[in-house]
Amino acid sequence: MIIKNKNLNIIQIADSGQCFRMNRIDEKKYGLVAYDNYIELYQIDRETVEITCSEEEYHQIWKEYFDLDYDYNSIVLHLTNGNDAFLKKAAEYGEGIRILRQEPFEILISFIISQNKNIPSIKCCIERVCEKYGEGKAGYFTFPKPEKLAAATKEDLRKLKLGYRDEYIIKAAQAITNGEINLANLMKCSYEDAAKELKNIRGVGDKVANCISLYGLHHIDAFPVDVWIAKVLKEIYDNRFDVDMYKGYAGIVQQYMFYYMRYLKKV
DNA sequence: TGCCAGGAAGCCG
DNA sequence: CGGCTTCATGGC
Repeated sequence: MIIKNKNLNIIQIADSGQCFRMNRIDEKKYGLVAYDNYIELYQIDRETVEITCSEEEYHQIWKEYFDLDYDYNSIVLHLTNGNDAFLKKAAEYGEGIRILRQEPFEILISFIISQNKNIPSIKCCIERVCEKYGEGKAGYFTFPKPEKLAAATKEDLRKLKLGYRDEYIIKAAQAITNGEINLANLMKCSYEDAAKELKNIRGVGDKVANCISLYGLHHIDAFPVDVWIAKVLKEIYDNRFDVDMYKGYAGIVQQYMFYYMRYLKKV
């Protein structure tokens, strides 16, 4: 299955810190587990990606997962033609990034795990959780269902090296299974209301609530501020960045910032 | 060894 | 409210 899109670069997406189960196979080839399925993605050229799935599965799952009906090009153009020099370069550099529509529960748990960890370490923890509580398929494990994690004990999770986050995970999963939190409903309301509700979960503060809103509930207005974005806001904007200028797509702007700043600091 | 990582909670003033 | 500490773990 071949996809043509000017703003779909799986290498950039895999390295954008929003998904933790998209892993490099070789330079232009990635494996991805999501929605109980496994696919491989190959970046053929700048605007062409090959996915190892049927056309039917593509329309059923992956077209929506990669948010391919949304026009990222107009946002990139708007930023590259704008008068913000940093965003101009950031959007240019990360033009192939998209905000994925990932499974809300997976994102809830993943970003609880993410706190005070680096990305490789987060991936490692999530993989261990999947191996222990997910369903074993041909060569991979699915992300566990809420019931599985809700029934886990703190001692079991301790063995997975999640640190103090173990009880956060169990309680979050229980909040889902007992209906205290309804992620589908939070997808329909405003991002402010969703974030506020999510912060009632122990271990979910402002940053993680924004990440869940953005990556799990697809509230693209959400603007998570982690250590990297904080660096951008301080070093580039002297803490005077006006997020309201980007209403309706601030989360996408945030993603370009994150990806570009990490690149600048790496090299 | 000390410091940092897509932080949050508890406590203090 | 803003600032400080602690939390568990791995990598450099």
